Amino acid sequence: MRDRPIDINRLFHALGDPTRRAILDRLVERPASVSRLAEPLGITLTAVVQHLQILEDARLVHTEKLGRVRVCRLETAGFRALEQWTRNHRTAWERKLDRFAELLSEEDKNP
Amino acid sequence: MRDRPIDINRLFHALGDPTRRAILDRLVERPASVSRLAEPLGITLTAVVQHLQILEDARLVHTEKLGRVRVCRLETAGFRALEQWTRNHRTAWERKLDRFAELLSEEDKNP
DNA sequence: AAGATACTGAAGCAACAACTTCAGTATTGT
DNA sequence: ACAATACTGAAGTTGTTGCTTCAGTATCTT
Repeated sequence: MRDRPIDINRLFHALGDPTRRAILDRLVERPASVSRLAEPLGITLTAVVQHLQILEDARLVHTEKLGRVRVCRLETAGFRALEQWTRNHRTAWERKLDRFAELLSEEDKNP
Repeated sequence: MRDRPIDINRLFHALGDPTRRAILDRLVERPASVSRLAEPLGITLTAVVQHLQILEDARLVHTEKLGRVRVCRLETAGFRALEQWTRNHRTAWERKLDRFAELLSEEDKNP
């Protein structure tokens, strides 16, 4: 379960929620416990844990239990997968843009 | 409504669905009508239109009605917004990675 | 003009998402 | 040992998604 390949659906889903992006922004600063993360969010601990599960699934966060505290840190795999996806699609997207530019300029010639 | 700034929530939400990503992949090849898009998807026209609405909201697709046909094309604004977001977060992410590398090597020194 | 085509709009429905509450279970501090 | 802390798990609620059906309305085509 730990090294499942990253599911792009889960990744986009994870990133689509503002609370989860807030958690990520928080973790960019430093690792934090669940309750510390919960503090500024105005939601219950339970809800935060649920968000964390989704972020872990997307490999954007890694957590580990130390004593009674669950320490949460950023994981890079998810973010790298996003960059990879974006890069892969960029080339196709660009090709298409070039093609349309062509079509357009041909239309200009033969209106 | 046309030039609303792009909402990152809508953007990620739009990209989080495989049917919608399939539509985008299709439109990278060439513009298409709603019914042409529907053909390989195995869902109703109505469902496709609903997906298109979400893609338009995210500025990933632009559609325009010509006669009785709605022609759908890729729009770049959404994709560019995604790249922008990724770029913006990359720097923060990198800073953090450096910091953790530091912390880690300090731990190595004082265990 | 009449039929075929290409959507459009409203309504409904099952599954899922983001919460909550409440009742635990470990760990830690005194 | 005992209380406080830091979660954990199950269950329930409310709203949103991704679909459907069905009944239109334009716009071709012949």
